[in-house]
Amino acid sequence: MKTIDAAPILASLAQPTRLDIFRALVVAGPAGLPAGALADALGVAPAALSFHLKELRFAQLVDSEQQGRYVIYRARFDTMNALLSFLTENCCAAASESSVNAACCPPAAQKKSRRAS
Amino acid sequence: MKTIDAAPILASLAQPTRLDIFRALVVAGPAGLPAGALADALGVAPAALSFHLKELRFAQLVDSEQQGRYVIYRARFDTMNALLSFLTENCCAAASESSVNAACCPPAAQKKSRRAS
DNA sequence: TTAATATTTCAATAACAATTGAAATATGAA
DNA sequence: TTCATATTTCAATTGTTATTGAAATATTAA
Repeated sequence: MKTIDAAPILASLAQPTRLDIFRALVVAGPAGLPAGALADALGVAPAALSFHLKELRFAQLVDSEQQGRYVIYRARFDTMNALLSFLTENCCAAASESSVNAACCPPAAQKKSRRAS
Repeated sequence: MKTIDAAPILASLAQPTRLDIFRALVVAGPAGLPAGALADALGVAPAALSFHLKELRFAQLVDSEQQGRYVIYRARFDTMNALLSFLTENCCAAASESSVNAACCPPAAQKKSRRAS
């Protein structure tokens, strides 16, 4: 992933309602949630919800499937993982230098540090 | 961290120039970089750079220190780590359900999966 | 078919974000 | 002090994003 790909994904998460929507879908897992359930859970007007879901879909953070008269939305873990990888790409080496055992370091790179007390 | 805290941090990363600035500072590590070096490296006009650095500082993703006539900027790993933790909070359980060995899972939760070929 | 529910689209408005060039401020060097 | 370099601020402009209510579309139930 490159900056130019990551920026719109970040932008689509950078809005409180959308971030809540995405997180609710992450918690819902593979089963996903119908649009209406999200609207109820988050107290968002239908038109606004639809607008935000469209943004998230465009960013490939969610996908949707029509099921009867409901539209089921699901979080796209593949996209989120790619984004997280991008964000943590150069983080570990630098964090190590400043003696931070960073959450951004992949497991293999975790320093065998003095245990936190 | 909560949605309302994370959204402005994400917003400040959700702009290609700022994302590049932040990444350059991550790579630079604890030594940081003067504003001018960033301007040169990224080809950004001084006023624009200053605007973006201000946004990043407001989001607590960077801090700055005057050194002679230069202003040195540094990435704030603490903020980035808090953001990454927030983003991965509910990711692992859900990702596991969908048989994704997610980058978003903390080490302890990584599934003992069939090795990738 | 008609009515009810779920979701999306549309148009209008309001708020916000990014870029520009010029001017201001701050520091260090001559 | 005067000049040069580094950075920030300002005002104007432009473009983008979010919210609203109303209307349109799609599916199911009566």
